[in-house]
Amino acid sequence: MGLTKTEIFSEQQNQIAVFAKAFAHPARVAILQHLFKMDTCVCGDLVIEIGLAQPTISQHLKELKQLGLIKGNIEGTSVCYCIDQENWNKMKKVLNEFFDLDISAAGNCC
Amino acid sequence: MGLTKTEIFSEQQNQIAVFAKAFAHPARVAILQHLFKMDTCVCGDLVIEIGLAQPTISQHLKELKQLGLIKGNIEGTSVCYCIDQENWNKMKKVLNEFFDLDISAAGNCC
DNA sequence: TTGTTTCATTGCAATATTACGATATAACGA
DNA sequence: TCGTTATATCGTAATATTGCAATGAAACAA
Repeated sequence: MGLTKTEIFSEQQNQIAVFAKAFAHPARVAILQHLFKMDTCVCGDLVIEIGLAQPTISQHLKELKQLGLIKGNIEGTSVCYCIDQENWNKMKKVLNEFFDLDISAAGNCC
Repeated sequence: MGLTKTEIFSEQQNQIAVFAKAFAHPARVAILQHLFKMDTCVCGDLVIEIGLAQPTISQHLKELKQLGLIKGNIEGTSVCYCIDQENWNKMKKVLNEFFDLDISAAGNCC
């Protein structure tokens, strides 16, 4: 069916999945890394930097923006993107709570 | 085209994306959470616990296993799954290095 | 105004993912 | 052996994702 049954999962489980989806493509990872690397905001040189077509980059940026992980400011003809620090930290908290589930509780039968 | 151009990204970027894909579906998040919650390994009661059809759960387990995040042991007619602690920690390290990129370096133009 | 630059949107094709019914397989108990 | 139980695999349908050419829109410069 290709349709995820979100309704049978908890809000937390769905939130983890939605955040993880942001990083589930190397282009979006590359975009975010580049936004971190630049100490000032970047615009469309992501297209040159990454090597995908402009509409493709624009689409990935849109997804990251909708998730709230990045912000965009119009500056003349170009658009300046950067990390949304508040939401980035929120995402980190949600995912790390999941990652840090106590491994010692996991049995040793395998 | 639906085909990710993995060849234009670094190995690290692809690895982050591959790991993130593991958590990009709430069913897999639920499976992993359940494996953590049980202090002993679990088998196919994941099907009852989660509420998806048995083939669907089996498919998700296969993906997690191929990634190395879980291990499976045959025990009679049932199969016992549990977290692969070593690879889980490896995954955590890779993703946290990415999450902890210095936010202070990100400009404040947005 | 006209052309240029920069980015977003649209439309489409190709591939990937999700889900499940049907079926296979393998171990066990009677 | 035969039936049962537990899980995996196959096949298929539906939806999602990725990528780009073509086009649109908005700001600027001449």
